[in-house]
Amino acid sequence: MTRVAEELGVSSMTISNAYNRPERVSESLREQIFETAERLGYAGPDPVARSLRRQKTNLAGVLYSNPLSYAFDDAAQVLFLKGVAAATEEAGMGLVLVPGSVGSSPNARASAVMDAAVDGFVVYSIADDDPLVEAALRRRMPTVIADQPLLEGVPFVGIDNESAAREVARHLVDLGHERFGVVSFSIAAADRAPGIADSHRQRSATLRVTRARLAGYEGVLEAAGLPWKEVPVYECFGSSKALGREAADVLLSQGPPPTAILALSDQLALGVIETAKERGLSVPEDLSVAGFDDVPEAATSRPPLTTVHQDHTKKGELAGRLLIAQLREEETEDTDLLPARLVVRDSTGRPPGTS
Amino acid sequence: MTRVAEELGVSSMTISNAYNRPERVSESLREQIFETAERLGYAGPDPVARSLRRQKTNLAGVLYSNPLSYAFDDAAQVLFLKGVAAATEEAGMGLVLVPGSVGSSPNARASAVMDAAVDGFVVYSIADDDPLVEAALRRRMPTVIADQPLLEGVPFVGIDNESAAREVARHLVDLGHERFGVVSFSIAAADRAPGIADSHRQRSATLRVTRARLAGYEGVLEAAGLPWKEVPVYECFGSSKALGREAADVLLSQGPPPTAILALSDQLALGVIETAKERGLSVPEDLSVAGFDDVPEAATSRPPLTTVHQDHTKKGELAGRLLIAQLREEETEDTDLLPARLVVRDSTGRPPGTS
DNA sequence: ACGTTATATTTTAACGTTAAACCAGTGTAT
DNA sequence: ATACACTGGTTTAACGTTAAAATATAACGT
Repeated sequence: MTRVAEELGVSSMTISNAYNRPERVSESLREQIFETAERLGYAGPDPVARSLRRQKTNLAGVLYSNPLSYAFDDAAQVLFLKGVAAATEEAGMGLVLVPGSVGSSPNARASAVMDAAVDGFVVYSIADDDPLVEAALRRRMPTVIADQPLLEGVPFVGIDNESAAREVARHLVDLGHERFGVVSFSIAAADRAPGIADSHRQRSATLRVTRARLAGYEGVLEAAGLPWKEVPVYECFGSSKALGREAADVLLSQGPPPTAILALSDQLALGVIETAKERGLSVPEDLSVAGFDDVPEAATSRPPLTTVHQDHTKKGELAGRLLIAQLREEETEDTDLLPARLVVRDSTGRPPGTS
Repeated sequence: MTRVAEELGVSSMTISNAYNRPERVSESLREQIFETAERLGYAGPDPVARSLRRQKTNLAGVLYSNPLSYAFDDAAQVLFLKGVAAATEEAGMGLVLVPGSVGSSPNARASAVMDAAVDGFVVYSIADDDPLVEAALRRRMPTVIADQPLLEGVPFVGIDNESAAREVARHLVDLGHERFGVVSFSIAAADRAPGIADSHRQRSATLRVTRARLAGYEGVLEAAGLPWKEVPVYECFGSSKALGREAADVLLSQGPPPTAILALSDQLALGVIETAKERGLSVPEDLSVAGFDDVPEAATSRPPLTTVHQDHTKKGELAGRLLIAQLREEETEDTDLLPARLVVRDSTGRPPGTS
């Protein structure tokens, strides 16, 4: 910019005005400025310098716990991101995907957060004790949390996981099932191998969503006289079909195998179904399977999956809007619970042996 | 930062060092600094100021032609993004999704590009004459283009669309088809209603990918003695099942209906199949349908879709890597053609009436 | 005691903008 | 003639950092 100003013998403020408030610069001078800029290769005000001066970047940051690229594997996460993007775009803001981790240390992950040049954060589904969240809050920037963790004073968007889980469990209990198995995603940090999680492990859960869903199942089963401590809970570290298959392999090999499997995500449930089929079990005749999330594939899988519907895109959009409202210093609700409802499809039925 | 420095009676440079080169500051002072910072609510060096000073943001920008949120609708685009994310994350960079347009004017879109605080751009599938591209290049930043446009001197990643299209067309010609229909996505800017695109429209194509695929079909059909000008090409403005259904409605209502429909994307093809089924046509017995892209759903749809496979994630990753290489001022190839190959599944077969 | 090296910190200057306040010249109404 | 408002600029200062070079202080070897 200085070069352009000098070339034309005007102050740099005039250049700035030519770009930012054209009406304050005479038409002819403005044209000269643009022309000279073009000639000198000046592409207009530098966004970084502008951000420094204006103290805002026009960028919203999204924080995931996993490596960025994993986020694109799960339809639920992509839909969430789509919602956030819709909201920020509407407000003319860009979206920054903060590099979660390169398999990197908690420290490195936190420092990626400290280094993000953004006006605020949307935190998506992160463990209670993850340093990412602490780092975001330390920056004292407007922040919205989706799904987890639930923190005092930080705006929150999510669903009532416990009651949704209760609905699913009740559905299966009502069908007459008595032998259950559960396929869970992470209960806490992956400091052990995947496998059956005992009650100690369950009690030390740091992922609120997992905790709530398991609690929902537990409540209903116990109320039906089915002791929770006898229900095997297989913990996977992630949410994919492949992991669901591993889990099913273990659960279906146990003593008297379960007649119903509750999965904490659709991806896991779909994996379970695949394995069941391979073992010659038909779903739902021999085994009922229920998921969670209602990703698009749940409706078209074979059989279509009984699951809990939630509107991931809307959740993202709401999170985005809440963030933007904060940036505009508008008053906002602190907690926004979105509806979730059981969707019964064909992957659940009466247990074998009942008519 | 200044406050922390004054509080401790040291220079601000020392604060900077405490964070950036801890070994240059005595242990005791460093601890005091962190403690005072905590107390005063200083969260560490401001990323914007640092970017200004260091003249780099550690951020890569991705440019889409459509509103950001659309990008999440098409699996192919999501996979591409995933690839870019994997590459940038590996290099410790964040990813900025530049707000494409709020249904906004070309000008507004270009200015979003001028305002993006990034170190370089990945341009994804944009029309030859779109001002976005020009804006990106005007910034004289490292840039990589994926799919389109193909510009002299700008690193490029994509596939050989024309020859891939030829393979699909040849497959169907070999099966014996003689009456074709084509479902295309945008040929040029959406300045008209969707519908059959005459040869004039086709010649004025500003989207290179569309142009190449159509040219591929044309070459093979003409060579087989089937005059291209008699082949109806239905132009949709976008790529979704819904649009594919509209197109199929028109094409299947025409004089003698086609026995084979070539779609420029899997989404469009899947839509065509849905409509065909609804009309009581079975695929491939009554109608053959081929797509393009090989999104995951193509393998599980009913019937599974004959299509052209390309590795979208790899394409994104390569684009990301090329950008990073440029940022590091390494030498790079200018054009990277990825392989693409015909995948024959069950949506194509011999035309009706042949055994 | 004296130059030498190492360590810890400071000084200087620049990165590129722009908000806010100010100023000179030209009407315009009173 | 005099205050008053426009128009089209300019000046000043600050946004928060850090590379590079300079300086002070302590420790060391001979």
